[in-house]
Amino acid sequence: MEIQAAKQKFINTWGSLGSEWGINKSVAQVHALLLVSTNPISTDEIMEVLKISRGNTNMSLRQLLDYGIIYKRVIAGDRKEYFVAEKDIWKWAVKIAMMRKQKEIDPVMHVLSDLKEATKKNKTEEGKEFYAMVNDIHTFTEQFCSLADKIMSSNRGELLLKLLKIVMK
Amino acid sequence: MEIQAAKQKFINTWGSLGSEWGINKSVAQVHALLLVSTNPISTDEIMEVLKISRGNTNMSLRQLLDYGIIYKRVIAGDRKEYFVAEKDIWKWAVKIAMMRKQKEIDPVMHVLSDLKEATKKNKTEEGKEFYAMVNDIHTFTEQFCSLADKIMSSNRGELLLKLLKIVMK
DNA sequence: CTGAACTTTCAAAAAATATTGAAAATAAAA
DNA sequence: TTTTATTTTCAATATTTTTTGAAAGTTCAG
Repeated sequence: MEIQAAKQKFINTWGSLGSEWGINKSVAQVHALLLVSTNPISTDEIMEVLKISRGNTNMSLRQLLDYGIIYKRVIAGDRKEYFVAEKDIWKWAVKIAMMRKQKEIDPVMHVLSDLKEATKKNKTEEGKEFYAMVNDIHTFTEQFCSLADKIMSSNRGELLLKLLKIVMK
Repeated sequence: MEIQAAKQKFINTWGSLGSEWGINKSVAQVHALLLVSTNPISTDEIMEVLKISRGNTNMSLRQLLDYGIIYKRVIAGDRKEYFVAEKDIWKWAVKIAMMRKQKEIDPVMHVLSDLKEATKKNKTEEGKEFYAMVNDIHTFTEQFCSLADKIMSSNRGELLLKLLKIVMK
């Protein structure tokens, strides 16, 4: 397989995976393209390679910049903006995970807290069951996120491998 | 807040969260409804409460049955089928995670292996960089899934809390 | 068997989401 | 300042995904 074909396959695979996990396909593809690019690339190059419009390219780049997983690069004597991807997978995986937790999980946790609070004093069988169920999800997710937070805020090589050793025993 | 309103809020919240993570809203809502239901419920009841069609209800139930996170219940002397949810969050969270890994992550891992294989011998600068990038994602995901597998195949109370204690130090 | 009760399927319609592209805005050069 | 290059916005359009509902299929009691 040629290197160009390999890159294209990577871009397509990444785009599909993104879609399945609620990440816009263009956003995932632009990210993939920057990951496989050796040099910083411009909006026009992205449009040409991925065959997407200027508007779409611009919005995708902005989202990736917001996530903090790609960077702008200024090239002397050139008015165009160029972009490069954060190549350390640990760094960007953590950023995406934290951002999604904050944006999508945290509000749900807040709702669950509210629902616990609102039904805490309900002493009917139904009320007690509901409280127990919500409490279960809330507590479980809290523990899970707590572990995830610790792992993510640690140094990649250290903690993840340490944990692996522990659970392998 | 009334218990009925609380249940409704839970159903809606669950539906939205599902959408953001690539799980169909109706599927998530049916799951939520079964989670908050004290008794087994029938297709007709689900249609009525969630205001969705018979076809949609049937497909959502089938998907949840496939995931193994809800069960059929036969009620003596009644031809209708009734359904109940697995109420142990640990059990169903693990099932969903494993199923999605298998369906969505594993095929991507396979592609990444192929891409590594296909570019392994490419000694150009570009080839080496691409190989390194793909290898990074592949190795990282492998380690991550390996840890996740171990946690998921363990007893909830034991391992998760044990890990939490370790990382809290 | 026959018919009633119930479930499943799937083509068509609706809804949600993503993408385009041209106009407006901005920034730099002349 | 004016011109030109580049970026940003957003209403309109296209695409994808979800949902509907009626017909076909199944099951089972009589």
